[in-house]
Amino acid sequence: MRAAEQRAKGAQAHVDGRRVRGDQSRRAVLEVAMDLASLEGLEGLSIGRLAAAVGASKSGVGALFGSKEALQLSTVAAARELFTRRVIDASRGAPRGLRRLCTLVKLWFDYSKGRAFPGGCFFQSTAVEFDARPGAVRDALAQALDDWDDYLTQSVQMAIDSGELPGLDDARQLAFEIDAVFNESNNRSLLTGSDAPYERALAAIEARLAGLGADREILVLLA
Amino acid sequence: MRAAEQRAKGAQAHVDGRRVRGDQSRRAVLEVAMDLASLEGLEGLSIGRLAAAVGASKSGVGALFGSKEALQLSTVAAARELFTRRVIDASRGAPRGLRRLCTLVKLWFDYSKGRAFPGGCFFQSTAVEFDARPGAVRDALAQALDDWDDYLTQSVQMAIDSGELPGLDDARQLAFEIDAVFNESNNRSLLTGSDAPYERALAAIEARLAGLGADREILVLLA
DNA sequence: AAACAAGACGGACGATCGTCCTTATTGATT
DNA sequence: AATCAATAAGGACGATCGTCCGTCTTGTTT
Repeated sequence: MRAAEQRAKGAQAHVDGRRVRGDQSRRAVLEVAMDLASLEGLEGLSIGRLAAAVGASKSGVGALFGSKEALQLSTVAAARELFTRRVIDASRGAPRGLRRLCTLVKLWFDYSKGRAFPGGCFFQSTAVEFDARPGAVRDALAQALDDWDDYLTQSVQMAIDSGELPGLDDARQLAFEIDAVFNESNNRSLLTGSDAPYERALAAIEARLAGLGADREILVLLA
Repeated sequence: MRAAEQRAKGAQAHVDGRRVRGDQSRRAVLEVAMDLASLEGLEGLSIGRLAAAVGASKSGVGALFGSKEALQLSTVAAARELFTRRVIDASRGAPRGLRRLCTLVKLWFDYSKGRAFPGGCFFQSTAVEFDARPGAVRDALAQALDDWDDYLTQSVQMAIDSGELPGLDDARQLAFEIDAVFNESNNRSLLTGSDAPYERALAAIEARLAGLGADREILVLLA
């Protein structure tokens, strides 16, 4: 019993107990921080304006995270959670294989087109910003991108394994190409203010999958 | 004679005459500005550090361009010139059609892999930074991207017109897909520090062109 | 020769940045 | 009940930002 209590409150628990109030504040701040960062970048995100936007004091927000870098890292973690919920978790309802892959593609378009972040895909904006800035933030973003690439590759691989993409043998190659048109459509749409790039990206993926022998009855899940 | 003199010094000439010295200074500053902007963004580019990097005074550099936005616009213009020289002009030596398209692709990879800008493709970095920031800088970047897309589309169209891509009818669609894997390889390479993404992008383009009926003898120009 | 325009600098301005220190309050632990 | 830790705000710090003001120099124009 004593051991169980010890485990239950180890390292995290007693801190979380005290931080219930603070965690709500942090969550509220991070909600705004994600939006601001997608619009102006993680470096352009300033503690002062963030505090003003959330109706708190600058020193209060600063103390909640300790440093700007810690705030940036927390913002990245929060964005990962949102992306995972909206895209990855939401795709788990579909049956494994090509159906789930097509569902994943559609969910990504919904995520980007629906502006889950007002400045477009959070990771596209911030990864490009930090790709030449060594540090913990860059590492966290690179890890997020890597994990996403792995997940996308794995989703393609499951479609291969179930024989639904007979023309394909390199899952990571297709994942690369899908992610490429994802990001291109995201960027072009933001810059031109049009949804047309998304149609181009969808057409590219649809044609590519059809060329690999995918069942056309399943590809309708993309639209 | 008087008329010829008038033409020779109209609007530009008498200014250029006085600005010979200043233009050299501007050119020197812009060379450094392009590099800094590709690394830290056009907004992260500060007049003070730019002046320090070029060995001039802050007020001197500021006066050369008038305002930060004017400096940013000049930097974009300089980057366009460099890109045009290294990629577009350099491809004009190849015969029109598929050969020139393949040469253009190879030159783009050289441009990105060779880090003509230390922070990777200048326009990828800055367009993503400004895609949600209304203003003259965003407009200039959008125009640059648009012009590039038009040129790439036109290059594809010439290959179609000469019957070298019998399987294709929508030139802009292929241009979209090519630019997508361009940017994806640029970003992924910067973030992972590897050249592998460029091989993925090259493989994607090669397979796509081959699938459209392109002559394999010509596709070797890609490598 | 005189007048002028533009480069280049030192210096200062108000604003904003991230950080730190102090203080009061409040919830959790002993 | 008493001690402690964390939230939260106020305020100040040094640094840096973009911009502007004189001032000197220099090359061009009239």
